[in-house]
Amino acid sequence: MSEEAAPASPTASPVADDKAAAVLAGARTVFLSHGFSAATTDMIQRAAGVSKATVYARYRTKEDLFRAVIEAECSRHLANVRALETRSRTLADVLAALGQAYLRVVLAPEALALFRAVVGEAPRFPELARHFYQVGPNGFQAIVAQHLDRAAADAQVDFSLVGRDMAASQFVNLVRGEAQMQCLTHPGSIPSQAQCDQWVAAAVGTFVRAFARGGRADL
Amino acid sequence: MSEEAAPASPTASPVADDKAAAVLAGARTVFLSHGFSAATTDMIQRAAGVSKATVYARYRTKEDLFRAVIEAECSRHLANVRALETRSRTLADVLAALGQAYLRVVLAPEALALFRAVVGEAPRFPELARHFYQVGPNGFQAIVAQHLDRAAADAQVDFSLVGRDMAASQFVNLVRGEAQMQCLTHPGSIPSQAQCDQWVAAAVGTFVRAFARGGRADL
DNA sequence: GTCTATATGAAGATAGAC
DNA sequence: GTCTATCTTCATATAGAC
Repeated sequence: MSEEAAPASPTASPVADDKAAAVLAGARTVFLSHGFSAATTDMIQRAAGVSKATVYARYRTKEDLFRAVIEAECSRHLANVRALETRSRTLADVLAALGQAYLRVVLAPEALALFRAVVGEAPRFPELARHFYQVGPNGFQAIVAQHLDRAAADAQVDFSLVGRDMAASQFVNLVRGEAQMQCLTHPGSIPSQAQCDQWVAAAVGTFVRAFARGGRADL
Repeated sequence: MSEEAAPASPTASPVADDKAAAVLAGARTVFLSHGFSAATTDMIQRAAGVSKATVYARYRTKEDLFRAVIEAECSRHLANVRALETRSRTLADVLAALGQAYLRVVLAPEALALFRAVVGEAPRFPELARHFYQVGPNGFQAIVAQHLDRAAADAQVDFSLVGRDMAASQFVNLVRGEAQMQCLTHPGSIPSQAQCDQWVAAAVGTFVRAFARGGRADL
């Protein structure tokens, strides 16, 4: 009876799960390449290597499929953001390491494609856009805020002027701002590593100089 | 012969120009509301109050019409950015005035819609995206840079650490970053004036503290 | 130049065999 | 559950009268 040990779930079968994964993978490719409206179910069907009926057996509409893809991508994105860690000791080194890692995540082609799809379709899928904000920009800001707390506890810096959260937000935007804007408006051309290093170093320098306690700029 | 003074242009007639303007206005409304792919020529035709043939008499394809709309919107946007001026004397006051005005421009519903359309369709219309970058983010950065030059000449501030252009870019992103990201991911909800004031004040404070010469933070 | 009517193709979604 | 074949709707673009 070894072959009888099927899962209890009504829709679960080995082949069905494979097909479902193929559909999601194909839809991911197509939606991230073309956005929602320009993507067609024909393209998805072909990319997934299944028939159109199989797509509609799993997802009632194209909208549902788009939601599933974007939610999955947000989860991946969140995992990437959460994985950002550092063992550096000084605040400047911590921020530099976080900034470098964050730029790698944000400037990755799939992340830029996700941003395009989410922001471009935000009026039609507002809940997806809000979710993206939480796991992406706001998620990174929360990580930065934790590190700022530690540094403030050590009296290295003082955020009382604007508040810890505003300070964290400012660092995030110093790091991401120009880099992301250039990538979004210059599709295909990716910034060099040296360019990224320069953005991060400048962001860390400006941030630390602005908040260093007693004028010390070398934290 | 007063009625004979028609322009030499082969397509120019009063009624034709009116129709052309109506087409462009209708296309503007539709494209900014729905983006390129989700917009239909039927919607444009209805919004313009003309027939479909009139649309195609003026613009060969839907792509051409989209390009015309986005180019026109970029011109409006550039005019709005160029109109940003201030007579304030201290650098902090200048930056605060510029920042406030820039946020008003950038967070306007039409500007957000333009951003969505341009960035969402950037892979298909890369030249429009690059043009937008020039007139929008980069245009404002150039204005900021001019004011930074004056302040540096007065020895109020010192940008030698990162360079004037990088400093200007940092200010732009301190002002715009969080505000624009929130608006893009939370369609419909507009930040309060108090919220905008807080963003700008924090940006100016952080920027000036980072670059003030000799620790003076009250420029 | 502009309109009404339409050609032509492709989109999203389903029916029925296996 | 999956596929082939198809239905229906709607898209872009054009033809021909005025």
